[in-house]
Amino acid sequence: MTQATRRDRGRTDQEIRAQARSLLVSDGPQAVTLRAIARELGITAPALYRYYSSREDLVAHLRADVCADLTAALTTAVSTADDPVARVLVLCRGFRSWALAHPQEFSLVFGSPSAGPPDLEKDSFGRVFLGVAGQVLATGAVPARPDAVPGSLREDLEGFRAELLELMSPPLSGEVLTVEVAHALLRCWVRLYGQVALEVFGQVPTPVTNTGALFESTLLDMLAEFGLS
Amino acid sequence: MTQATRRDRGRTDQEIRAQARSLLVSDGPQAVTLRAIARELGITAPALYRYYSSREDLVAHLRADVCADLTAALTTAVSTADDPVARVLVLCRGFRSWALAHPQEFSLVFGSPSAGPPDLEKDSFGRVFLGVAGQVLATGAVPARPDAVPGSLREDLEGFRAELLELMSPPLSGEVLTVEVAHALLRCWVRLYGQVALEVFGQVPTPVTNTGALFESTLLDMLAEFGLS
DNA sequence: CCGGTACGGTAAACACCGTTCACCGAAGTA
DNA sequence: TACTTCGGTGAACGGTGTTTACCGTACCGG
Repeated sequence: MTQATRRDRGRTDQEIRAQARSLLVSDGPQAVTLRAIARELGITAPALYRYYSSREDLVAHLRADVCADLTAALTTAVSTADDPVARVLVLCRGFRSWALAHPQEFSLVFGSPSAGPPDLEKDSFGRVFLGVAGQVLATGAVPARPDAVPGSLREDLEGFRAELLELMSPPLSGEVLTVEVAHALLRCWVRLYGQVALEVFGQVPTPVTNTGALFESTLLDMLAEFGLS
Repeated sequence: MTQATRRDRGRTDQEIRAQARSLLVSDGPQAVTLRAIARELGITAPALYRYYSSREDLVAHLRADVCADLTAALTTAVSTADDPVARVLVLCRGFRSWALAHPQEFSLVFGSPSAGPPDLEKDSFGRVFLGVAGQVLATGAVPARPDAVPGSLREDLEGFRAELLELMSPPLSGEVLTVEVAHALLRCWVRLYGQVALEVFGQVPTPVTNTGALFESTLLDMLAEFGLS
C-alpha cells in the first residue's frame, strides 16, 4: 500500500490535533512530535505539512483549541449559577480546577514568555475571563469603593474599559461598567492568574499543603475587596 | 589535533554553564543544545558527558545557578536599605526587575510544571525570598492584624513557620516570627510571584501598558495589608 | 465519457539532536 | 619507568523537523 486512500480532510485535521493533545497531556510538550503524531495516525510525517506549515504552527492551533475548550467549559459552568457572586465564585474556582487538572495545557497557553498574544489573540482566554467576569461584576452591585484608581493607571483603565465594552455580548451600558469596575476586574484577574500559576508551577512553599484553603482565602479576600458577600 | 590538550576541569565546567546560559538567553530553551554548547567551546558533544550525565542534568544545574545568582543579587540589593519597609520594597521590586530583564531564566526556574522542588530545593529561590522577607517582616513592626488566619491554614502555617525559623540566619526568636507573620509572608509571596509571572508570561490584558504602575499598586496594597507605611 | 488538475499522501534525503561506545593520548602517581 | 585515571575523540544509532520529487486517487469541466 504505497498510497493510502485519501482521508476526509476535516476529520484528519481533528485527529491530528487530538493526537497532539493526547501526547501533550500524557508525555509533556517535548513529546508532541510530528513523527509521533503521524505514526499514531498511520501516516507519514511530511503529510502533516498539508495541514500545518510547521510544528510551531500546529502548536499554535493547539493553543487556540485549548483556549476554546476552557472558555466553553467555564461559560457553561458559570451559566449554572445565577447569583452574581456565585457566578464569579464558579468562574474562579473553575479556572483553578481546570488548571490543576490540565497542567500541561495550562502551561502551554499561560506559561511561556512568548505565549503572549502573537496575532490571534481573539480567543485568548484572558479576554473571555474578562468578558464573563465583567458581566458578573457589572451585573452585581459593584463598589464605588475608596480603593481609588491610581492616577498612573487611569489612562490604561480607560482603554481597558473601552475594549471590555466592545467585547461584551450582550453589550453593556457604559454606565454600569465604570472605570472602577474595570480596575476591580483587572485586580481580580491578576490575583486569580497569579495564584493559579503559583500552584501549577509548584511554587507554593513546601510546608504548605492545603493549597485549596489558600486559594479560598485569596478568593474571600478578593470578594471582600469588591464589597461582595 | 586529534587530541586536544586537557583543560582545567573547573574552568571548563564554568564555560559549559556560561555557554548554556548564553544560548538560553539569546535563543530560548530549545537552543541550549549539547552540540551547540560543545561547538562553541571547541569541543565535541560527548565530552560534555564527563561533566553532566545528561542534558537534563545540565539544565538542572543551570537552574541552580540562576537561583544562586538571583539570590545573591537580591541579597546585596536588600542590604543597601536599612529601613524594614524599604527593604521589602527593594526586594519585591528587585525580583520583578530581574524577572522582566531575564524572562528565559525566570521561566526556567519558576515556570515549568515540573520545575518544582525535585530534590535539591535547598536553594530554590522561594526559600531565599522567604528568608529575607521573613527577616524584614519580623524586624519591622508587623501586625497582629485582624486578617485572622483561616483555621484550615493554621496547621500548614505552623509547619511553614517552623521551617522559616530553622532557615533564618541569624536565627530569629520564635516570638517575633508569629504564625500571623508567616501568614502575611505567604500571602506576600503569592501576590508577588503571581504578579511577576503575569507580566513575564504576557498575560496582562493588552490595553494595559503601564505594568509598572500596576505593580506598584499591588505593592502598596500588600504593604497596607501588613500595616506598613 | 474522458482528460486534466488539484490534492493528500509517499519515500528519500538533509541537517541536527541526545546518547553510547570503543578508543586513545596526555597527566599524574606508585 | 610503568600504570592508572581522566578528559578528550570519532563513529554510530535512533530520533527529530523540514524539503523535495514523485505519484495515484478523486474530482471537475468539456
